[in-house]
Amino acid sequence: MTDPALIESAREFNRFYTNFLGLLNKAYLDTPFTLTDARVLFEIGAHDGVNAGALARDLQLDPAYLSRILKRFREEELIEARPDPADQRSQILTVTGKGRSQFEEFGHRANAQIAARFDTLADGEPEAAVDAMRTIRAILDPQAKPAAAIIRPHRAGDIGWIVQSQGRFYAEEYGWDLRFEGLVAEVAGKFLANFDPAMEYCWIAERGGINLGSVLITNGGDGIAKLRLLYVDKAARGLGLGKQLVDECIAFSRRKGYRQISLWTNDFLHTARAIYQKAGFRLVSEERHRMFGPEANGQTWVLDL
Amino acid sequence: MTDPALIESAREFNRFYTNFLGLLNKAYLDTPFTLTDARVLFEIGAHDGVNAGALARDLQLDPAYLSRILKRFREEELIEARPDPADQRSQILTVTGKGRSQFEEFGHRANAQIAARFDTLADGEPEAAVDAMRTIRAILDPQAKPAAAIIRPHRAGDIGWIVQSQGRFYAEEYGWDLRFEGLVAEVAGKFLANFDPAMEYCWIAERGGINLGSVLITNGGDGIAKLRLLYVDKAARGLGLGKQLVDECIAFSRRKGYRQISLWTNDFLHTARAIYQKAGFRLVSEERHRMFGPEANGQTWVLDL
DNA sequence: GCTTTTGATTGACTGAGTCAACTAAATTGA
DNA sequence: TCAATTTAGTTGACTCAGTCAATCAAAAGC
Repeated sequence: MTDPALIESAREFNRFYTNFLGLLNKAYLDTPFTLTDARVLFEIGAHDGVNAGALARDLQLDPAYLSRILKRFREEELIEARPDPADQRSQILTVTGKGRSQFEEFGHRANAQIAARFDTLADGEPEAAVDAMRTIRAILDPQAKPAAAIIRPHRAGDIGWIVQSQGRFYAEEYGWDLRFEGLVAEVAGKFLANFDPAMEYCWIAERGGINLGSVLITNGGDGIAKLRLLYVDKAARGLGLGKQLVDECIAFSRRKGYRQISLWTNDFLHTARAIYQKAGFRLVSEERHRMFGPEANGQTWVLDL
Repeated sequence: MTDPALIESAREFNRFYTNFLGLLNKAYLDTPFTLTDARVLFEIGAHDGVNAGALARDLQLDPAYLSRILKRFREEELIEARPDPADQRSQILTVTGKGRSQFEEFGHRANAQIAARFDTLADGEPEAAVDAMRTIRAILDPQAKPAAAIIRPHRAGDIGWIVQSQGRFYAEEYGWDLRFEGLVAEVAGKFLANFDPAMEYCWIAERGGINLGSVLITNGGDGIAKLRLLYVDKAARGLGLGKQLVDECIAFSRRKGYRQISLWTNDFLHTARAIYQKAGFRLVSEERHRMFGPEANGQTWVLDL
């Protein structure tokens, strides 16, 4: 559950931006086009060759309504439609020369409007605002998100992120108390304080600058590698990141000459358990505990390398 | 003249957010209210006692249209209108009990919608998005006033946040290596693991769900309170949060009967040093160290209570 | 080959939003 | 001071943006 204060802020912003966009969009009033018209023409101009279905989906428009708009645009010779050879029902929409100049006219108007607004701002403010806009879009627009997550070694702040995300996750999902976050912090802190790059490692899964997951291998002595703090953020579940992280651990441990990997987990973490099992780990012991409040089944798994 | 690339980005964002808001606002479809209705009711609910003119101006609505909406609301007994004694033409609008519960219903819906969207995001993304929203609003909305910062006890995730933000800050600003983050994690982890609510405390400065600063008091034994991990985020410097946090520590330590507060810091942290000095701390020892890479001057300060 | 699904269109409607004219109170100014 | 002007809000008359259901035709599924 997200912090209510965050949600309230988001709503405030939405109210503000609804007004703000309404103000901007008033500008279409002195053209024979509605905002919707402009959006449609813009979309066709920007993605030459779209079909009506995609347009309706992207702009959240009623197909019937869109159909009428397109018909009018065809009559006014702003666009041309030819049937898609691959699908005779569908049609490929392109702007005509006249349509393109109208499209560009919209562009100029919109540019001028924003430029006028930006010109009233202080030095650096436009840059800061646009930067923030890009941030929001990268987060909220699923299409703007770079598809690929990468796995990289840890750097400054990552260990803190691990503590924070695990602390939150176990508290929210399983009601574990703050002692758990404390344990994670201690484990992670010791890892950093005594970090031995020859035998230890931390992997962070990241997408577009946002951390999504983590795991670390610490030296348990006696040829045993300890796999710890495996975590995949809820936003990135199902992408196979957990498996990738565990695979990295196994490969690393083999390479470094460990003879066994050992890990401790809890039985309610089904996804994690499935990953361990599939990777060849076997359950060696199990004990009930109440270390962090609610009762849970702690499990130790090992993999012989 | 503003950079065209900035303007293009702003336009992209506006297009995206037009869609996004359109999507959110579809939700009003299964109520007998339109988006405009909801905005009007919201505005009256939020600013009890507005008059129609102000409403029309704020929401950019046609007075005629607004008049009809208000008439309907009066008929449905969602609002009440009584003439302004200072100006008999104007009328003061207030929500009735029924109106208020409808207003709250809108609030719940909007909250739930945003919460649902945020729940699909990665860890930290909602905070980042809201932070960016606030940035935009602060820049574009002349009448936006930043929410007040509050100071509260820690909860799940906060300790991780402390580790992360300090780890990042010292690495970026002073080139300290990861051993420092490790130390912070250990200190913070021990604090949680052995937390003694009677004699220890953690304060988090927060503004609208975003953490801005922290400090903690741990029991050093022998009647000495240890002030640790004082931090104020870049975005919140100059608001006096550092002083507030330290004041909390002093008041708490006095209340709990400590006879002295002791803290360790580094000489290059001028702002922090000024706060300690002003609060009455005195420098008792100083030593050169290279605990975290670059050479630095560690200092111990104490305050007798 | 039959049924179902999908892309697009048309008919029929409605109600959100607009524009102009109007009333009544407040303000202005010679 | 009182006629002229401005301001706050209302009403009449209208329109056109947007919706919903039905339909057609091509494609896909079984």
